[in-house]
Amino acid sequence: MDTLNALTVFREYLTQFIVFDDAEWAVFKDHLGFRMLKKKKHFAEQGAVCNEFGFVVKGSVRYYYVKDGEEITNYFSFENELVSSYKSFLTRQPGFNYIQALEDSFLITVSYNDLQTMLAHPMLGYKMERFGRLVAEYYLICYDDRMASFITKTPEERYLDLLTTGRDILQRMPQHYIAHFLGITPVSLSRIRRRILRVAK
Amino acid sequence: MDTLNALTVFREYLTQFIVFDDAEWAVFKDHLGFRMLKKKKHFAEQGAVCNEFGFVVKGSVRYYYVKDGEEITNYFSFENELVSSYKSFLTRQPGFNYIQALEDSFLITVSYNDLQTMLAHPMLGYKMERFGRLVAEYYLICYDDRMASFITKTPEERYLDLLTTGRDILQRMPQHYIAHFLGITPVSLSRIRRRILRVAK
DNA sequence: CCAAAACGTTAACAAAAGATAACGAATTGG
DNA sequence: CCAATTCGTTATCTTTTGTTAACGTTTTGG
Repeated sequence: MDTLNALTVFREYLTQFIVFDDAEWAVFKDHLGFRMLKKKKHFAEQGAVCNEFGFVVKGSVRYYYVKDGEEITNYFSFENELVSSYKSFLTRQPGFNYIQALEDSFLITVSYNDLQTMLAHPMLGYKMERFGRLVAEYYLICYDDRMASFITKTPEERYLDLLTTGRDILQRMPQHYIAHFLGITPVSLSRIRRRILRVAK
Repeated sequence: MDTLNALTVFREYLTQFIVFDDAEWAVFKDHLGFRMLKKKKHFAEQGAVCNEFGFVVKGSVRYYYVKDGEEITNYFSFENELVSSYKSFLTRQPGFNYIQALEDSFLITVSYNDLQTMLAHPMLGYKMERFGRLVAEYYLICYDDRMASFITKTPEERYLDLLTTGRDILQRMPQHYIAHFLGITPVSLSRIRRRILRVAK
């Protein structure tokens, strides 16, 4: 996909938060970057400050921590979703997690500095603040739902939920990543799948 | 505490996000409400749209779900913290959780309508958008940390973390609420505490 | 002040999950 | 294309957690 199409897709995505008129878009557009991310390459790394947020035009990424030398995947982003090590990006402190492309991916990026410039821009400032608020609120709600599922549901229930709402994750992610995403080990997920199959028959 | 003092405390709290000059504050102030919440009374209820967010001047609240007839506490707010059923407040849809005062509490409140009025206010709009963004970002980071602890840590590790960072929760909340907050049952937390005591000796 | 309810601990047992290892199947990366 | 790695499942064993119930203590609310 060429950058022109990518921009069109991104602008369309943004309308759920904010609608830029052509003059505003012209300015906004100039602050965007494009980034090809080869499979297994990192968008963010532990110990480094994350200087960009991205929009996934094509491909997918996983977020993971390393604990006791082991990788623990805790999230994914696919096409038409944003991606960033949010805490690091927002606080300007080194992040704790990695973000890695799982396929050759293409992203539109906004650097922290460009974002600040736009937030302070006479023409764009108000809308950018609003955009930032609405995006943050959107993700706040996502986190809220996910926390609720950890507090009120068993791993098996979370997996059953995923069966109805997580098509992308189920179809495009290996099972051991999904296991950690659900808060359990791959072996345990394998057993849960068998339990469910037995009941289903 | 009288409302005048409460306003001073709230204004001071807000400075971590936004600083209002006196003219702005005069307008902002007019959109605030005050609410005494007797112990065990609810600030938000399952099935009802949450029409306000609050600032806890005095007291404390717990957030809980009801699952299979059982109450599952998943969060707390204390003095100098905000409180709301955020998803319901932001989406205008009925909420899934209850918020209940655990002591006689005093809150400053902002209704959804007043917030919208201020967001559209010529003088206040920009700062209010910014305020909203920064608050949402702040809570996003809180959720991010909490999710990470559920994905990467055991219940025992989460309890040990709480021992160093959760003074208010440990000292002011009954143990069975804390257990659910950690994602386990009260019986299990009791065992974890015993394990830790045995090791400590 | 007192009866009722709520709370924290412990025990006993069942269920689930973690750790480790083994195995074939699938994927991968030259 | 093939050797090496990764992946998903299964088995075994251990640890942890859930469930239920009992108990004494504390708190609560008339």
